[in-house]
Amino acid sequence: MELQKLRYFYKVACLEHVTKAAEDLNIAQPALTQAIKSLEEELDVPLLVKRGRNIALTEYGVYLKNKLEVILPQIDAIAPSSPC
Amino acid sequence: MELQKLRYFYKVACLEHVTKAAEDLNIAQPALTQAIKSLEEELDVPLLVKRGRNIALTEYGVYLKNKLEVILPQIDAIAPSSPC
DNA sequence: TAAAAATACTCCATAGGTATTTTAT
DNA sequence: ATAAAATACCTATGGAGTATTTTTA
Repeated sequence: MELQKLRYFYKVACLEHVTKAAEDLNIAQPALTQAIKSLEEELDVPLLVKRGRNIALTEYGVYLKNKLEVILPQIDAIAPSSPC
Repeated sequence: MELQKLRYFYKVACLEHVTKAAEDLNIAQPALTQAIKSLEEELDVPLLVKRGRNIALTEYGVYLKNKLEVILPQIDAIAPSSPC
């Protein structure tokens, strides 16, 4: 389970929209779809479901999003203070 | 900055011994040396210094180890509960 | 001289891209 | 008819291995 995939998922979860998330992340949409799929396989649990043309979060997807809301900022705070 | 490298560093930091850490992690010693080096480049700060035949942590290495002590268990707790 | 880490390569897995197809409004 | 996601395929980067060379107690 790698950080980048967790960050990717978090962005998708916030926007509930794969294409917009991909734009924000500056990657192609299929790359993002694949990354989420691979995370779902790693965790062995679905994170997204199609709802209409867009996507929605599964129950575990919501849980993971909430966890990441706490964890990701802690990780971002790890880096040595950047130059002024 | 990827999780695996942070976990690798954490193991090295705990043991203060690259070869033993590599054994614990079931990877080859040069692979671990490279991973740490690449993390140091990403963070743009040294984490390890040679001390005698072994290694020791830099000031930032100690700081990072302490941060990871808190963060890594939170990440491990993310995974959906495993079957009994 | 022996134990540990660093360097030099080689290889392969996968992250990411483009093109296209499927799904649903 | 159009917007979004999924699938198919290809490529290149870097993670990991083996072999070897420093380093130092």
